[in-house]
Amino acid sequence: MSTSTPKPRLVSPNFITEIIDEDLKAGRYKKIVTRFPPEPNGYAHLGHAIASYIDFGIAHDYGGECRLRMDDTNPEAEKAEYAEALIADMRWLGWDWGPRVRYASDYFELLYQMAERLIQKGLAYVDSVSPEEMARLRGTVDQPGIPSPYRERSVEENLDLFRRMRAGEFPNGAHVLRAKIDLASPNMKLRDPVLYRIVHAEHYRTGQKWCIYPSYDFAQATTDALDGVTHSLCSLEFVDNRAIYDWLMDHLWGEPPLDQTPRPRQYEFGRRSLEYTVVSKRKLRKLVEGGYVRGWDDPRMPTLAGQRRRGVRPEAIRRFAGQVGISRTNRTVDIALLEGAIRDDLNTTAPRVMAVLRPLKVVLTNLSEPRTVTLPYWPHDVIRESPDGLVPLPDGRRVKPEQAVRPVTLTRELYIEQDDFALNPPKGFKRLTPGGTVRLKMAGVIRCDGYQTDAQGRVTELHCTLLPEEARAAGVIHWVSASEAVPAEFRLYDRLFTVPHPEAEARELEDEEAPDDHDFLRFVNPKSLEVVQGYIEPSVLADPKETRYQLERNGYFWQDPLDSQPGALVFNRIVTLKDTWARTAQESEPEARRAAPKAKTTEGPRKTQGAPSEPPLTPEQQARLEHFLAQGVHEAEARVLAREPRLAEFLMQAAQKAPMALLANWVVNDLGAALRSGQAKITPAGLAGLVRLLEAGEINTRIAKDALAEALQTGRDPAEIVREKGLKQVSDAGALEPIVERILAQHPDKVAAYRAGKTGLLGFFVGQVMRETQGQANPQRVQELVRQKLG
RNA sequence: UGGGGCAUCGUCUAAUGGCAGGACAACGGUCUUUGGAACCGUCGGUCGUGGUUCGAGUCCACGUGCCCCAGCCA
Repeated sequence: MSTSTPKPRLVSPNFITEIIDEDLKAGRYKKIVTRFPPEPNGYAHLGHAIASYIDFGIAHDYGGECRLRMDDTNPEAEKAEYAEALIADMRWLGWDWGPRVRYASDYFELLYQMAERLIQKGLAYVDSVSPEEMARLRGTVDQPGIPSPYRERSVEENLDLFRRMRAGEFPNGAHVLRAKIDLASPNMKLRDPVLYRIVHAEHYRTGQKWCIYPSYDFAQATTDALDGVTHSLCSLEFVDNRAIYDWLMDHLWGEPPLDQTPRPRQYEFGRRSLEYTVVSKRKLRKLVEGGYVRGWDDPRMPTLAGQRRRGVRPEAIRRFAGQVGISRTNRTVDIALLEGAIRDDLNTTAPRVMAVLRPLKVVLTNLSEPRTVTLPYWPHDVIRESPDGLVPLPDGRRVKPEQAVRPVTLTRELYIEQDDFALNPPKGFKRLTPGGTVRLKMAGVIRCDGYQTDAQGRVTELHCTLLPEEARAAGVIHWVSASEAVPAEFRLYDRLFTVPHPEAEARELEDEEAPDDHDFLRFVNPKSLEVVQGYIEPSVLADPKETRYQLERNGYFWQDPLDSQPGALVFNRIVTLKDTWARTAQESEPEARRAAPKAKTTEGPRKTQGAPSEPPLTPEQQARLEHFLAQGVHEAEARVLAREPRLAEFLMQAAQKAPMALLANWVVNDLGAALRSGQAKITPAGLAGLVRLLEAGEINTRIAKDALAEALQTGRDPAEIVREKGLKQVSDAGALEPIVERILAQHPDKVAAYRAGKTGLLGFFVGQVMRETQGQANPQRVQELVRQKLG
């Protein structure tokens, strides 16, 4: 076995890895460093798991490093307990953050010095207005802010005040340090954000040493830089904060203490939430405090502590996180993805044993002596697919399949599941029925000869005969010996909420009735926990307590780490097995259909009806519109030009050297964005020259667009670019035909598909020819040729 | 409301302007001493309307919808 095989990628390619690839190619960074910065103010949940997967996974994939950093800049919210739990959860997930955990609080002295540096540069000031006043002065989204009377304090005064803030001379709220950026900015975040505030509180790490604390924005950028972070990844709600991040780095990076580190950049990704649950800390707290669950580690909770107690393995969480994609949109992930990841993980790691959860007594009337059978822990397919041919025992030892067995005793009295017997079987029922036969897993076929019922007519006991081995059976069911099996409690967990999007549903309700922040609690699933008393085969008593089992046909289980005791076993169901029978059985019941969930109402009508209406033009714009129309410009372009003087001006200049109608298309459709942003490096004459080439048929649009793109970047004359590269349109059939033929010959399968009716392939063939000719072929001519050849 | 972000199968996610692909789910089948797993197959999508182009999910315009920002929280 070669050890040089590359470690598999954790993160599939996405917009962030694209950025990193380019940064690496351009030599901007030698090594990729990311960071995962939770605030220790609560327990980690699946959202943290996904975010950490991105941070640690990307660092892993690029052979870089990821720091684990406690973002502990708010002493009032944070606790050592949370920090420890967070670290334990991250360790449980298996992440490697090197020799030490980082803490923002470790950098308080350095951060303080950088803040002083900003003051000295005249870029920060101590403001002394009240919080209410500051909010008022900040303005609103459509009202610019007003400078605080303290905004123009001298450097000396600011320094003096800031030092006295640190020294503890002022009460909470008396002063703050603010960055002097732009009070009129349309980005509210830039209206002189707070850098430091006074908080007289005990910090769980620094105690009473500090009474001023850096804000998120200040701490994030500076500690990233101090930690050598290159790519600072966070979620989408911080997009607006990036401007502060960059502003701070513009003024602090490159000089001590940030003269030895790469300049970090922030990139944002979309959050992922999960169906049938909530992940906001506030809402999770309500579930705990309202008694809807038994605690932060309740197995129904999406916290990592809850998932861990439920029995989910970290491997499953990672598998799940890896399957969830990264994009720039907030998204809600299908719960089936999580469940599927857990099942996939457990399928090959959880030995099979039998347990009966809802027992129905069976008497084997013709079995006089107990019979002990040896049962394999693993089904044939897991054994077959084992890479080394070995399979694990419950204690973890890997052994040959024939050794991975345990004894199970068949006795005169057994238990089977109540559901595995039916007096009136539905269609397709493959279990026991009166007079019918079924196979007891690995123990023989039985026939039901009779049954007893109680006063309500419920079946209480079956009388069965053990048949010869070769007897036919309707199906296979699991069982346990009534005398040998161990009683146990089974906790069956279901989804925490009855609807996939409890928060969205609650928001809808608010509109109709009185708004209530607790509305999401209405959707808590009253049946999210069902407790049943059953029996499990005695072999489990000898296994390690943390063994995860597949209880055959019942799902994956393990013992509750807290509540399960030697004399009183308690098993948590980690996840059910996929149960296609339950679905079909339910569908055949008309009553079930009536109770089926109604169509989703949470998603408002997304499709629009009615034609879009253009905003009305001012008289001036109307005049311009008519002017352009008169010049032969198409209406769609003319309308844009009428509203945008900048584009119109450019067009007027270019029109001195080329036909206006043609130019208008280019100005509006291809140059619009660049012209508006003022980034366009092309001249009107340059565009006109290009359009003339196009009009003369010397080049095609493909060549023109490519040249234009390059001209926009470099500021060179596009016609010059065309000339230099020797590009010109090839329309000559004699030249084109051999290329077309070659392309068709190279793709016989596509040709067949095209002839079979997949006409979309026409574009593929044209594209291939265009590539072959570096864009010089006349695409219309090529299209004709392809059509002609393919008949 | 000013600014910003975003919109592709039921869900998540791909597609230098050139074959709308993959995964999960669902459905059907094969196999199976688990109605599990595995294997094979099927179904199904570019928010809308225009425009540019030989060709648009991708570029342009106008709409629509969702999310974020007016904490001395993060």
